[in-house]
Amino acid sequence: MRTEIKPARPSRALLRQAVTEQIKAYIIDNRLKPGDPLPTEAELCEALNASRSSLREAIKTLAALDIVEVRHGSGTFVGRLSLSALVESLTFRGLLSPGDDFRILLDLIEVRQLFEQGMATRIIERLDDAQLSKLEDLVGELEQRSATGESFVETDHAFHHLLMQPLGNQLICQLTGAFWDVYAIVAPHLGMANREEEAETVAAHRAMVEAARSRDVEAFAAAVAAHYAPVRRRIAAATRAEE
Amino acid sequence: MRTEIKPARPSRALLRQAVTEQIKAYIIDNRLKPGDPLPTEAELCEALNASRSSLREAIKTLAALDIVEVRHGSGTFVGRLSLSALVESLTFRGLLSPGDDFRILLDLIEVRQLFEQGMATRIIERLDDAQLSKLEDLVGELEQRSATGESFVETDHAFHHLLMQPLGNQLICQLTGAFWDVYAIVAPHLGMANREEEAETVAAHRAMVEAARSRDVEAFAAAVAAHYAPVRRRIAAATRAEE
DNA sequence: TAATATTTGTACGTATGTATG
DNA sequence: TCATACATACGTACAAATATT
Repeated sequence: MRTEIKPARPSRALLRQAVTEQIKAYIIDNRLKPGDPLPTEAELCEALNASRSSLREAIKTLAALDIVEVRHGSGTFVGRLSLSALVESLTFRGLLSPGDDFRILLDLIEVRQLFEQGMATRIIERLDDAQLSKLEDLVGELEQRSATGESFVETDHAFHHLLMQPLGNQLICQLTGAFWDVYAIVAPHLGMANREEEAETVAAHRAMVEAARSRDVEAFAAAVAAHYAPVRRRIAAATRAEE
Repeated sequence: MRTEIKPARPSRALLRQAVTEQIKAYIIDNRLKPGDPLPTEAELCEALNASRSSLREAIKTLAALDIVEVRHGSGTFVGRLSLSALVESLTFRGLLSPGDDFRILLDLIEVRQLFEQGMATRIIERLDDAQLSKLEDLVGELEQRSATGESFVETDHAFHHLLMQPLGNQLICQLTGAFWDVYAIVAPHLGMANREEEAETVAAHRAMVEAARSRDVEAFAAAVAAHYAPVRRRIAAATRAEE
């Protein structure tokens, strides 16, 4: 075997970093879409002139950003490009600083409320009858689940997602979804909502739909504020309880 | 001392996944803060009963989320918990779909405008004299740089950051910063702004500060709208030019 | 300033688990 | 059931960056 000296590699910039960029470039240059397969590890090692270790570490970095998705025994594929990384970051921050976690939760709620109130006009003018009906169905489901004591987390999520959908702003939709996920993970620290607050929240959902159907921006904004009022109270109470 | 746990190896569930969770738990349990050192790779391997490869892949995942930061030859530390992962995700999406990149840029601008307009009341009532003066200084710098043809990207960034600062909502501040970074990376595809648009933008900055000083919410909101108008026009033009 | 130890980065070989046909 | 392709995991060795003496 030849003892060829490997060409002085750009040790300047870390190899792993370079490999990461090259994989991203590969995806972009080949116009790949989420779900499309990438070359196998062996092939990528060969193509990028890197060892398995370096390549795999690069891939793990990209996987954390949901730029690629690795399926054991199957292969590596282009990821969904979701905001899962944002969820990870924010939840970790929430869990890290016990005391700031409520602060983070409040920040989150404020942004969600800002989205829904700031976009009130556009939401109302863009919701069509089919979407309004679907929203009403979801409110009905909320009421039923609330009555039977079932968890209505999923339904609540679906409601707000459908609300933002017609905006045509994918970033807002995905941020809303991400914030929701973070909230669902961090919120248990708040303690459960009582029946009264739950009823208040559900009623606010119905008020939002009714306001939307009658194209009443003022009423809609008021309903949104009422919707977030119980959560804000709980956060405030939890913050006080801590001090 | 350390409070790590030595679980029986979950060899059937992904080891790397378990290791990442354990490292996160280590940081949380020990109340570590950004910049604090973590045990060396060797020590972590020992403590978590994992090979160095697996451990490193786990660390790379956490590094991508800015939960840890690795310094060659020095050690591993708790990361800054920034939203750098969000920036990575969004910029990649922008670069991936040439055609949707303008759409993403527009989404971004909409959210930024939504933040500044939706928070107008709070921004205005919370800005104190010192901050207003600093904002005026920044506007002056913008005007000067615009006149001499220098890049005022940094100054622009500083202006908007200072504007959102007094809100007390860290999430909004960091999202604003992240969006700004994404914009700076993707925007070059739009082509440079001409002198006229630049002047328009700078003038809008001054109008924002003046409105804030006279506590005029309506005028402030109008100035914000005027501020984003040139960018919106450029995005619209670029979108049309593509079709 | 220089030598040395510590720590992370890269490479490679081997064995094993997992999905697919 | 079997075979193949692929990712996962481990261990060792050495290179490169940094810290320490």
